[in-house]
Amino acid sequence: MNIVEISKVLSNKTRVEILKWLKNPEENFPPHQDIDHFNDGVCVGYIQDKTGLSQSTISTYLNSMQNANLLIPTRHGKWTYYKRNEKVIKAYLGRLTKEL
Amino acid sequence: MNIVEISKVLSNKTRVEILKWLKNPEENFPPHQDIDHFNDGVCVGYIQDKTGLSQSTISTYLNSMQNANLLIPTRHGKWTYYKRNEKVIKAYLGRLTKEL
DNA sequence: AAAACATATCTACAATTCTCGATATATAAA
DNA sequence: TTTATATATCGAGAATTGTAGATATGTTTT
Repeated sequence: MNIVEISKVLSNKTRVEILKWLKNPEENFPPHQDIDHFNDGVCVGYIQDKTGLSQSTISTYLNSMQNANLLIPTRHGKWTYYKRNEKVIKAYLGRLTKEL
Repeated sequence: MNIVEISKVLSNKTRVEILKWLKNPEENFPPHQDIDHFNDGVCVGYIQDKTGLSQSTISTYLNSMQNANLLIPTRHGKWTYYKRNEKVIKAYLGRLTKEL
């Protein structure tokens, strides 16, 4: 858990929004056709549609968030689903609150 | 209080350390000769010495932290003292904890 | 096996940040 | 009122980030 690396992720509006959206996938994304739940999160395409940015940009963003351990990817067939890593998010908030 | 702007400040190790040092000026800095307390914080020179970075770089850092409302400057003669803006820091942590 | 599709990676350029030395400004000291 | 000191601002080059299109990879369907 790296405070500076996670803060870098949070220093971009779109990435902060992605994190927020993923708190309530049912409210923020259409239902998946192949999987009828959001247990593993949301596929890249839905996130991309919602941001309006290019596919490669979103993929890069999600990758950086995964590198900071904020997101957990799961592959289902040709889709990759991303969900929040609540443990790390909580740890980050805890350390910030304690140390800052 | 702008989450993205404050996160930008926190996305740099030196700036995070400055914020932490300013929690306990007595422990982290030598006593001031002209003012025998830290009510208004710490002067730029002491902060610069501690970081080892150039004067202009530190001045720029402090300015960006002030712009994000994380620090409050006070001029005493030819010195500028900077102290933490606890209100904003608390508000930031509160919003992050609630929204993230 | 070929075509179609979702995502990841590569390449590149624009924008921003990092960092410094030089210079300007404000204040205090001589 | 000249000089010294502390800090701020300017200008610039290096490094990093933002963002996109093109291409590669992996998976499913035909």
